[in-house]
Amino acid sequence: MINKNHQASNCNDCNCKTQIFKNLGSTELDLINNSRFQVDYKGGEIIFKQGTPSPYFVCITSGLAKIYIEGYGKNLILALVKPVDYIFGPGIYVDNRHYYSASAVEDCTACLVDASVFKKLIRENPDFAEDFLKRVSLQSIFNFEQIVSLTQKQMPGRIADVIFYLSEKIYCKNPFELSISRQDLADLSGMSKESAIRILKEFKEEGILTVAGNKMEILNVKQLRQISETG
Amino acid sequence: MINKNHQASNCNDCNCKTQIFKNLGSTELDLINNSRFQVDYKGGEIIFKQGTPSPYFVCITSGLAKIYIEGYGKNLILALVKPVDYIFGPGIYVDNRHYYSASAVEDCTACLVDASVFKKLIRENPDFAEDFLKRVSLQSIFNFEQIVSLTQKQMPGRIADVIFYLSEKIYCKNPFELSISRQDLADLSGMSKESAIRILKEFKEEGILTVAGNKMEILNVKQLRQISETG
DNA sequence: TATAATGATTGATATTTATCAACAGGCTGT
DNA sequence: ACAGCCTGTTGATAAATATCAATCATTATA
Repeated sequence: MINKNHQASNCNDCNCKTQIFKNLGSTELDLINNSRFQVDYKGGEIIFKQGTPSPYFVCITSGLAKIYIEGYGKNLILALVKPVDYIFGPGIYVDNRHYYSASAVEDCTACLVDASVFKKLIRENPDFAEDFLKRVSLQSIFNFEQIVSLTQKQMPGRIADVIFYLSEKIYCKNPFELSISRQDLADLSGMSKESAIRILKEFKEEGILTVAGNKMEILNVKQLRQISETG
Repeated sequence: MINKNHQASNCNDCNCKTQIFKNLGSTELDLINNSRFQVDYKGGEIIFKQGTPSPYFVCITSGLAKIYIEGYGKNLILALVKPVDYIFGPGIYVDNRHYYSASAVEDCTACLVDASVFKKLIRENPDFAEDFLKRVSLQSIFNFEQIVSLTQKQMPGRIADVIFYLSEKIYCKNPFELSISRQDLADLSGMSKESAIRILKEFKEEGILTVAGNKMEILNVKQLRQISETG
């Protein structure tokens, strides 16, 4: 099921280099390259499970993954992860456990890199460390926005937020094709699948967007923004 | 209102030194000492407001503060902060803005240290940086637990979580005296003040705890734990 | 092709939670 | 002592949301 291609290509040729590893020199990239291996996941496959040990960090190089907390009967999706970004759980600096699960939404390719190598680079390269801190901070800010959306907005506002997230941050276009299920939509907005579907239907009836299967288009951005803001 | 005592004492004599600054040498502590000033806040006073620039980080040396997001009509308390801990918002590594507000719950003393000094120390001292990353990670894990509690548990489970938080993490004893209001209790558990009061009443009627004004005692820890876990 | 399995949708209903209104008790300042 | 103003408390009601059950659509499988 999982196809491991150890050292299939080189980090120096990878577009990770210019994005998340822009502060690393070629010696440092070699260090990563030598400790990494590449894995392909099919849509739906689990990348790692909450609670398991976490010996490496995961860089998504193609496809789309989700990270989610398995809660009390239902899941909460914390974020979707697309290329080129890495999944670096807080457990690495605490107890080497995963605090959330990750799975492939679309077919995915990931590079797994030994966490100790990553931590070594953080210690030795202040620019890399600072960039990492910035990413962690952005993640944290996103989590704050999410927690406010989920706890203080009603369902229409939450769905509006998720639609903007998908359109602006994940698929990055406006008529876009959903690769996530309705259940995922519900798990992103903290409600039941049925409620999520109903809100979509209302938006459709009010002419705010069109939904046809997995095709979605926002027709009235301004009104959707207003729904997001009034909660 | 705010009483500034610049350089009232020395960082080398402060118990911050052994806790959050344990990895700093005396030269580095001097650096912090020289850029810091101490402020006293009365209960209820605002330490900083969400959205304002954030030129320093705040170390709470006495009293109790809360950090909270001002959302849509109501507040969400992210955490209570007691000595010796620091409030270090994610904005420092992003755009130098505060992403949440902080205010004194009890009378508070805080030391404000220039953020650039902090960032300099992070760059130059890998042990300090790693300890900081560990603290950020723990914070992040706490946020995840909180987001799950708030989005997936019903009111009794959420109140149970808050009571454990207060008893185990903040006041650190079992018959404890609440220094926060019922509204704060509600803002910690993401519900209306009336609902929070009602749940407390139910717990009292079931013999799980006693509440008399601000005195609270957990009588049946096991049952309260169960309520927390079943949601 | 027929058939099962899965995901999406809809309606009816029950549950959870917020809101509104009223009131009590304890402070404050006069 | 009294009025005014908080915070806390309670009850009645309304709104938001989940759950359950049934149906439809689509895809996978024998």
